Amino acid sequence: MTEGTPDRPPTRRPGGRNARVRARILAATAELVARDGIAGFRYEEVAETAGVHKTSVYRNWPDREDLVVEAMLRYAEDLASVADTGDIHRDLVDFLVALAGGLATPFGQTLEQALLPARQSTTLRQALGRILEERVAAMRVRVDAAVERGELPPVDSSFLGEMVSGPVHLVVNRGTRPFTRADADRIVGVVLAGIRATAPHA
Amino acid sequence: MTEGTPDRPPTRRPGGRNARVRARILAATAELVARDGIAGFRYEEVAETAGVHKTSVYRNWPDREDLVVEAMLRYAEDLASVADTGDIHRDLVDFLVALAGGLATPFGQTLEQALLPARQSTTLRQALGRILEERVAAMRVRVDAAVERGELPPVDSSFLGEMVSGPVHLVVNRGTRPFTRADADRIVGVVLAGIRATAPHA
DNA sequence: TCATAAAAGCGACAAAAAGTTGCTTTGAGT
DNA sequence: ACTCAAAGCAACTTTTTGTCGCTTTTATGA
Repeated sequence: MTEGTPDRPPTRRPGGRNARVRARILAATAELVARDGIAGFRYEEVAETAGVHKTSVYRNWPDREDLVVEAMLRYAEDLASVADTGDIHRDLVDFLVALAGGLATPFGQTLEQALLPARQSTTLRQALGRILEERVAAMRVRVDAAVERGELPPVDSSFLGEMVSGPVHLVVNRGTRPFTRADADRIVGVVLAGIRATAPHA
Repeated sequence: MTEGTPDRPPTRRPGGRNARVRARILAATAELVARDGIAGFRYEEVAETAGVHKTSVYRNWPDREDLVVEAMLRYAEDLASVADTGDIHRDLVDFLVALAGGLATPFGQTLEQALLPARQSTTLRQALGRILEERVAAMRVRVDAAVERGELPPVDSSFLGEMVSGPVHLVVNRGTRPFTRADADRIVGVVLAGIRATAPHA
């Protein structure tokens, strides 16, 4: 046997066309998962929407979940981060408005579609966890800072996060009425007042 | 033409076997939709789970959505209604605990699975609306009564409902930690305190 | 600029699931 | 006990999924 070929790994080609094709596929995937769900979207329709051949989708992502995960991570970057005004009420309202806006986009809908299936899939769960955590972290910093400067009593910032964003998800997902800045303001007002009122009066 | 046969509609047979078959199919549907979603569950697996032949499913419900809707409505009856203790805090905590429990069942999961698709389907949207409304109505009565007897300031009871149940959905759907009575107590405490604090001080 | 080969396009598949149809069998209601 | 609505059954078509071998394009490195 002529052991001449040292079977080096094929040189990747991440540039140019490949990148273009992959980007188009991921965009199409986000769009279709948003509409039809993880179990519901069809590879062939992804290919058509992306203007790409079916085999290009299958060969890049033989696994359905991997495709969805990568599409989610790709667009997670676009998360609108809100400014730090130094006023926690204002910051939270901005955060909720941005959240509501984000949930309405294909990317946000894809996240929602991934939520329930994540119970059964480790990869989905991890990806989702990473994205949400990142999103929450920025707000956690602001809350802790507000506590630091005495604007709020000591508070579990993840609890506060759940309290304000829970109702947003509910309203947006139900989709029967638009979520306005007034809604956000009312929610934040009640939660902050409630936290101040129930704090241990040192 | 011998117009002898007045083509009367076939006499229905809602009793006995038919009822049994339909019940089994609806139960299997709820179970599988809970796991795999509306787009994901398979007719054949429904049939197997129900111990029934495939055609019995197709002929009873040629339409996928109709099947899901009927399964939802069937089990909506089992909604645990909570007692009226006359103490709004207690009532709300009980409500949230029952809600969290209900969301964990196959029926609750089916509702969640139907939430996003409801955007695109009128039938789903109507069924879902009817079920949720019913659930909220009982609590609305208690809230209004609490306002009436001065336990709470005048408050939009559907807003209050969103405030307390929003976080519950969030925690249960994320599924990373169990939802306890302590969680419910904390949520209701903050929301009620916040509402009292932000009320127009007459 | 040119040669190489990675990766896309293409069409033809096989396999699985979805959905349909005609007939036979069962059993609820009269 | 008879009847016929509805379930069981099997064979079928259609649609969707996923794979394969080959040709064409084109990014990359010499």
